[in-house]
Amino acid sequence: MAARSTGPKRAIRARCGVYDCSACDLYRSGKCPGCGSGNLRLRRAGDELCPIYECVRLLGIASCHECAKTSCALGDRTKLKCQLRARFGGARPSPAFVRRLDRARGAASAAGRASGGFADRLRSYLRVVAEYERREVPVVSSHQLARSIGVRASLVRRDLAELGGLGTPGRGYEVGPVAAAIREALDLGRKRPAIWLGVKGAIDWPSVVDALRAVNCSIVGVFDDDARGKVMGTLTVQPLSRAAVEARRIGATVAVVASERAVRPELLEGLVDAGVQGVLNLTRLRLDLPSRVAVEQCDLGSQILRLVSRLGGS
Amino acid sequence: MAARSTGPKRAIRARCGVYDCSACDLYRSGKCPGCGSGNLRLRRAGDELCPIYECVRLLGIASCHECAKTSCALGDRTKLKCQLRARFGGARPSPAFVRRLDRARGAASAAGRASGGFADRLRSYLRVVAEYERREVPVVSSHQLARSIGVRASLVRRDLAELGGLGTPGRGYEVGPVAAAIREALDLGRKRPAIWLGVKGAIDWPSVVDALRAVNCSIVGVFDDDARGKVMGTLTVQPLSRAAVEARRIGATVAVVASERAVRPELLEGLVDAGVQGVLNLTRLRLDLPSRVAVEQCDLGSQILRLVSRLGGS
DNA sequence: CAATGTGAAATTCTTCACAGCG
DNA sequence: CGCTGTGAAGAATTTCACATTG
Repeated sequence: MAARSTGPKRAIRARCGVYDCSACDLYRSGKCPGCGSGNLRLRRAGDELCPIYECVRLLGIASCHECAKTSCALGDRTKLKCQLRARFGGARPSPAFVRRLDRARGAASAAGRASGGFADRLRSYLRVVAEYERREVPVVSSHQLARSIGVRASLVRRDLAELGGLGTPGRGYEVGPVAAAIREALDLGRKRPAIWLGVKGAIDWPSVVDALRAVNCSIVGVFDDDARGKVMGTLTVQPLSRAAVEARRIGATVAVVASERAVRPELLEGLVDAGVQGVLNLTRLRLDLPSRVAVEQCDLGSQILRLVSRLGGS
Repeated sequence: MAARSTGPKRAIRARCGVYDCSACDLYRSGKCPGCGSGNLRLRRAGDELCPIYECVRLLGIASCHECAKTSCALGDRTKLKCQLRARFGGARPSPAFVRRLDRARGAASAAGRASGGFADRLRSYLRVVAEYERREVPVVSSHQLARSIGVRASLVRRDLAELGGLGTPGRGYEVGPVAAAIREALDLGRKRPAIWLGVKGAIDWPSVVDALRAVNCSIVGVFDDDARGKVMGTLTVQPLSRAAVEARRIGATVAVVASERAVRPELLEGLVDAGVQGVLNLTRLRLDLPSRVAVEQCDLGSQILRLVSRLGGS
């Protein structure tokens, strides 16, 4: 449990109570910033540093494993409470951040729109940061992010600062923690049972399931009157009339409307009553739902309109 | 050529130089507000009224057709220049409006986002107004619009006022002209040749063509290496390598990327060089294009992310 | 009475500029 | 030297309130 620096380019790996970061759920989830920058932040905040971190720094070694002493003055290190765990385990986004996100969400839910630029930017940041994560780049600067998504660096800093100080001056933002923080802010960790309404001609079902799983949506029911009994993956198609009942039973919060046959006012109303909070509408029909329900209209016509309305001049 | 009121509920029908509104392109395009409200606006602006309108109002008749006189003091009415035509034939959106829209567009193009709420609202207004148009409701109030899309009425008024005074106090907004004005502001009237890249398994080609046509996009080329020679509607699938050349030749400004096979950096770059300004990306792959090109990402994964990130709490 | 359109205020968002850290 | 975080300024957007109109 100490910082180990394995080269100038590698991120500092933290050991943290559990003796090995790769076994630490906090670190794996990206919430733990690691001993290095983590303790830095603790110090800045006036909090106590991690005694293990102080010790190994003092001894000039990289990790307890390199300590030659036969007994440790710190006692059983597994018993030590990690300040980082204690401090960064919880939620950090500032109240202002939450307000802003809520506002952005509200604005968005208004009209099938996706305004409230802030929420959109968060998704953009996440997209870019996730890419860095995949490539195992440990740190990204506000300028890089800004260039990638086409905004000013100052705006990126403003946005990310509110996530809870995940940046280090002179260095940049830790990729993992930032990704995790945005995911948490958008509540992507929450499991969202989804039901699928309408089985269109040919769907690449596995890729559909994948796409939904990426945001923690698992399809728990497929409904259609015309393809009754058909088997989609592990699920059997059921009649639409059972959709609401099943949605309630399973606690589905998301519905995907994939065919015009499924667009029936009573049916959708029933789903909303059953607890569905968001609907992804793949048909060109307009859904008329209470404004508390988020509807994403994404048929080809709407998309092309969105595109064209951005072209304009010349 | 005069106003004729055929009942309290019907909108005022205008006759305008061409003797019959249904033959007047200005009126059919929705740009002519009609003699009634049109002359009202002329009066307010201190301009001359239409002499024909004044005449029939004076005589208490509804139209020249009802005039008993054998010779008209106004002479050949077809020679009279209609003030409404002169005044409302051109563009009216205020400079402020144009600035705002440009800003919104710029913001949107930044990150595949669709921020700049204003442009989004315009689309929402258009959606609602088009619906009223279809149902032949002549007038809509800011409150109705506001309720439909979930914003304040005052905001609707601010937005629409900049379109050029299409509202009448105590009455509301003329549905046709508002729709036309928004369409013009978004430049939906412009013809946009589009090319289609990648032929996926099963497409309902006619409905695709329809969706694009609704925004004046006509597909002028289909490209794919694996389905070469296949016939889509009136077009024959050509090899992808010809896409850029053809795009330039035909002057395509929009491209739809429908299959991952078509996502090749050189290819897309070539298209941009050839003049493509907007790309609708139906694949899950990220397109890396210069920021002056508008890209709409609309695979299932992105859409579900957009939806889920709007759900959040509870 | 039921609407619009619009100054003016309020609010929110973005940018600038720079202190301070590594 | 490069980069973050943040006051303060600036800009844009939204709301309020009301004069005005039909």
